[in-house]
Order: sequence, then structure tokens, then C-alpha cells
Amino acid sequence: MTPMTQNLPHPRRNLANEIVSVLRSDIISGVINPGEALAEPVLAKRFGVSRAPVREAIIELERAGLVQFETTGRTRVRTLEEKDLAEIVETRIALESMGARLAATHWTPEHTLRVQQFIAEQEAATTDEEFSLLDIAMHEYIMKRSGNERLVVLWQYIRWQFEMALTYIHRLQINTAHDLRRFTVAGHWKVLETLAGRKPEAAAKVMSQHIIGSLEWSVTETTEHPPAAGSAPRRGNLAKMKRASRASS
Amino acid sequence: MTPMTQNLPHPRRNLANEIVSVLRSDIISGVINPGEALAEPVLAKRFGVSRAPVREAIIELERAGLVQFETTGRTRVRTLEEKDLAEIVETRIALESMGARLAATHWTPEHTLRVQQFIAEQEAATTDEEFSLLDIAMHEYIMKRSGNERLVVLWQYIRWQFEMALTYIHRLQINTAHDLRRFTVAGHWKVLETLAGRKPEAAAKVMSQHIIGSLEWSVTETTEHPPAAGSAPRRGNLAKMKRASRASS
DNA sequence: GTGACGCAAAGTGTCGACACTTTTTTGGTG
DNA sequence: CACCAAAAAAGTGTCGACACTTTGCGTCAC
Repeated sequence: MTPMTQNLPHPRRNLANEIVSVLRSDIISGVINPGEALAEPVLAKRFGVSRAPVREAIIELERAGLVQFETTGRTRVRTLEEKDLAEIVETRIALESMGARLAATHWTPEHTLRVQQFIAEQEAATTDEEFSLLDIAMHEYIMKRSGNERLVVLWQYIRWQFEMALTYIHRLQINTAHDLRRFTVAGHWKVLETLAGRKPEAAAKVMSQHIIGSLEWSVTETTEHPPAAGSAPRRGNLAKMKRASRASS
Repeated sequence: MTPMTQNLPHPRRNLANEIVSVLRSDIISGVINPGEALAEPVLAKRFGVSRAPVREAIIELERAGLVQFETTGRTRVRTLEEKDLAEIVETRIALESMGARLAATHWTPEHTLRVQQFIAEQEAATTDEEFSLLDIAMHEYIMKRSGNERLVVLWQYIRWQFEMALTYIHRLQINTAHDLRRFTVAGHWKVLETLAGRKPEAAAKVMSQHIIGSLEWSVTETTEHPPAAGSAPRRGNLAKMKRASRASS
């Protein structure tokens, strides 16, 4: 690990935080695979630190749901089954539809401008990664407009799990289908319309449908280019999730 | 230390978990006051252990939102302002209305029986504490019927924050008003009706209204028997919360 | 009396060590 | 060659120690 630039006013847990960032992105991006073991001494050596900060980092990753403690005490990267994907999406809808609802209640024209900019950048994005990053950034922006810090914090954790899941859904799919992009951008316009119109209920509903819709497209596209053996989620639970989506209306 | 009923079987971190249980109940029940400092060496001495498990316990309490890290590194019991109460309730509604929605989709007659039992016990409760514990237990039971573990875990954290907030709202109020009890029990009957009828949307809506309604009663009752100086939430945000409640319909 | 200075106390972040447990390897046996 | 036992290796949980930072307090000059 790069010798930390010290003396920066980080709230607490300096080394641990840096380690968390690295490991989290490793897990989300699939550099470390689900089921893989995370041993404290090994990581300590990798990062050139003692076990203490590594241990704290691992606790934080467990909090985020990216890692799982076994009864023996060992730690593994969490594996994802179909049920997990359903849970993640349901939870994301719960948090994000409430986020959109609250955001709509005190939305301003400046916020509209910012979101329009996000959408424009997304339309101009050249790589899938750029598109995806902008998507997340925009959802985060809207969540923060809710003004509810707790909601944002919980959403962050679910979001990371969602990103991790997407990595495995998309693992064998080289390019994001152009249609998915169009679908996503269209969804964003609809969401923005409800926010700008300060219609909380509509915002919550449209956001739910946008989330479930995007996922359905992703999974559909992926299963057409068949994914990794058995590990990736299939479409079985989508009907249930769609019900949950119509949910928050 | 009094072994608290630990519902989420955390396989790891033994000493830390016991310490978490004790400190959490101390904070929720007001034995340790908001703003009070939690120093690792002091707690280590109190529990007769070294700093390591204490440190992990404190991290867990921060995860639960009961404790806050300052920029200096010190830890204090989180203080609650009016805004915090609004955030907690909004988040609880987001999670619990989704929980009720999901629970309704696979509700069985056995579940109905169990909830009826909860309500009966609540009607028979003699002390406020008993009433309150049964209330929480029932909400937890319904959340678990959602079948979504992630939702339940996030809800647990918010629930502890909610309990902590209630302690401060009710601090000076000796008895739970009988009307509040009646209101609460009536709400539970309504919720059960939607669950038993397997009406997900109605369940979500009724649950939201039940939560916001209970809070409104609590705060009203409390402000009539005036609460501690300035620290307890006032009614300013209730209108906004009520909007958020109608929300999840 | 009051305010600045500086020293002592308290606290956090990190480290290495040790005991105990689980997993893996090894080596002997049928 | 398969199989079990025992030893070795790897890993976790907890401890005490130390450096550095922040806080608290007493002292001294004015």
C-alpha cells in the first residue's frame, strides 16, 4: 500500500479507511471473487500494516454486506444467489423510493439543472464504465437531496452490494446493450420530471419502476449472452420483484 | 453484564458482542446520556478486558448510529435533535412499509394467529415497559415475515435509534397515556387485517400510517407534560413526516 | 483577577506477541 | 492406493506497549 499521506483531518480510523476503499473496490469489481477467503495476516502483509487496521477494515466490509463471517471465525467474500439479488433490489427500492419522495418535496430548479447535466453526460458517455459511474452518481445525487442522512448511509451500503451483484450479472457480457442505455436514460428523464414537478408520490413510484426496470433489462440481456456457470442470477424472481416495485407507488 | 436477547446471531467477535449488548441497552435506556464520552480505556476497565474488544464494540455502536465519532477521534453518545427524529421515522417508514408489503405477499393463517397473540398480550400488559417491548416484538415479527434479511438488519439499527429517541421523548412522562395504547392496538389490528388479506399495498400504507400516528401521539402527549429543556423533539416536523407517511401508499 | 504558557493526564492509532482453534500437510498403516 | 492420526501451518481473539495527539490544569507574569 502507498505510504499514507498523514496528517489529513480524517475523522477516525485512518489506515482502516484506506484499506476499506481498496478492498471494497476489489470486491465490487471482481478482482477478489465471491467465496474467496480474507485472512487478516495475509492482508496485513499486502498492505504493509499490522493486523489491527486490517481487522477494522474487515468489520466495515461486513457492515457493508460485501463480506461474511463464518461460524469458525473465517471471513469470506459474500457469495450471491438469486435470493440475494431480490433482497438487494427490494431494499434498494424501499430506500430509494423514499429518497425520491423526500427529494421531491424540496426540489429546486438548480437541482433540475444538475440532473439534466448528469443525463446529458450519460448520453455522451463512450464507455460502459463511464455510463455506469454516471448512473450511480446521479442516483446518489438524488438520494442526497432527500436531506435524510440516515437514508443515504443505508443506501450506500445497499448500493455497493448492488454494484457487486451487477459485476457478476455482467461478467460475461462485453457491452451494455444500447437499448438498456436508452431505457435507463428515458427512466431518468421520467424521474426528473416528477422531481421537478415536486410530486413526491409520483417520484417514489417512478423511481421504483426505474430501478426494477433497469435490473430486468440487465438480467435479460445477460441471459441472452449466457453467463457464468450457475453463479449468476436467473430471471425467476423478477415477477416477484416487479410486484415489489409497483409497491412503492 | 446482563445478557440481552441477541437476535442476529453474529458468529464472530465474542467479547465485543457482549459489550455491545450492554452498552446498547445502557444507551437506549438512558443510563448513558447523549453527549457523554465513551473512552476505550475506561470501558476496558469497567468490563475487565483489554481495549481491543471494547474498540470493536464501539465501532458496532457507531454502525448502529447510537454513537458518534468526532473529528478528534473521541467518541460520544449521539445527541438527538428534532431533525434526527424526523430522519429516523422517515427511514423506519421506508423499511417497514416495504417489510409489510413483502410480508403480505406470503402471509399465512399461522402468522395471523401469532400476531393476534401479540395483540392480546399487549392489551393485557400491565406496565408501560411490557407494552413497549411487545410492540417492538410484534413489529420485528412482521419484518421477519418479509423474508428479506437485509431489510431486517437495516431495520434493527433504525429500531434501536428509534427506541433511544423514545426514551428521551418520554423521559419525563411517567405513564403511557391510555389513549395512546388504544391507538396503538387499533393500528395493529388494522395492519393485521391487511396482512391476513394479503393486500401488499394496503399493508404498506397502513403500516406507514400506524408508525407516523404512534409517533405523533407520543410527541403530543409528551409536550403536554412538558419535557426536558430543549432536548426533546417538538412537533414542528410532524406535518412533513405525515406527508412522508401517506407516502408509501 | 486574568490570561497565556507549558506540563501532566487522558485518549487514540498502531504494533507485536501469545494462546487457542481450525485447517492443511505429512507420514505411517492396512 | 486409500485412510486415518498426528504434527505443522495458518488464522483468530485478546492482550499489553508505545508513540503521538488532544485535553485539562496549574503556574506565573501582568
